Amino acid sequence: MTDIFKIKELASTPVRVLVYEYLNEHQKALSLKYIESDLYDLDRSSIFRTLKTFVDHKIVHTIHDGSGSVKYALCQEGCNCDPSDLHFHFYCTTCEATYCLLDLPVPSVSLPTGFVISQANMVLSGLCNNCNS
Amino acid sequence: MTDIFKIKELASTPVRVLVYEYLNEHQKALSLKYIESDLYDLDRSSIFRTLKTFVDHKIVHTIHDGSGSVKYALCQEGCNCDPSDLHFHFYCTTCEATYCLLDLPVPSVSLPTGFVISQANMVLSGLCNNCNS
DNA sequence: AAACCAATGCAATAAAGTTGCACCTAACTA
DNA sequence: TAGTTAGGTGCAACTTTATTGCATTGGTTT
Ligand SMILES: [Mn+2]
Ligand SMILES: [Mn+2]
Ligand SMILES: [Zn+2]
Ligand SMILES: [Zn+2]
Repeated sequence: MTDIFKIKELASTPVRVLVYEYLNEHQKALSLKYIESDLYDLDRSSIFRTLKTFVDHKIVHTIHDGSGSVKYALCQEGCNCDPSDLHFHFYCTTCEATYCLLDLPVPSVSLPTGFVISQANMVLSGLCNNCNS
Repeated sequence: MTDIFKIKELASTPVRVLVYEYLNEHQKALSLKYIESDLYDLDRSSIFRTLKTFVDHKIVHTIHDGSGSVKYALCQEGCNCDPSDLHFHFYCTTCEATYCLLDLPVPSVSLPTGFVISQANMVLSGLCNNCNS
């Protein structure tokens, strides 16, 4: 199940397992605050450092959606967090959910001379299907 | 010069003129902190509220580049801040500058059913031409 | 068993963003 | 013109989010 830690060469610990499973169950991009409120018996800084470790090991990617807090979502298998591995996101301004639009890859753009890209943060926002009455 | 305020139906005030001219001179996306440090005789909250007013009146747009602080940049003439009016941005992780890539418009994407887009925040990051030695 | 090292929890702190309130100023009214 | 009003501004306090220092824990290695 969570042999993801073997693959990513990372020690399996209680907090890491819980945070990983939590993200895996939800399949959405979640904020630290949100995760913390559900995994209330874990400490905030432990979750924070766990997420940071996950980012370093390319287990999760971050999304800056303008909501004021960083969102975290599990990477797809084989993701290297290069722009070509990444995708658009959608932030709903009503329910504040952030979705990974896995079907929408980041397009390759031609940058001005001398610019070298290493990351991408693509966020569309508006109303999601649940909130669009 | 700054008849922009007439166009946007907004009172011309000392702080607004200074902030507008400052953004206009720099032609980059700047953070509140950065602006504040240069316009040091102005109060932070006055600049903050001015920027907020500018956003409301579509004089500036915001960029969430993952740097930890919101960046503000002047809109192009006729901009309505719809996704179709907006463009990609580039954040340099070395000099922390954020550029408006005016030549790169936001592509129109086909969203899942029920999703309605109203905003876009497209940020590529890496090294800019100055920092790419 | 002792030493070791990373992970964790707790508490403090930093950084960014935001707000309440008093004062000022410039436009409007009488 | 003098009085009134509304919005703009500055100051200070505060909220929220992110981050760090440090002591403790717990499993692994000698
Ligand atoms: Mn995603
Ligand atoms: Mn821009
Ligand atoms: Zn929604
Ligand atoms: Zn640079």
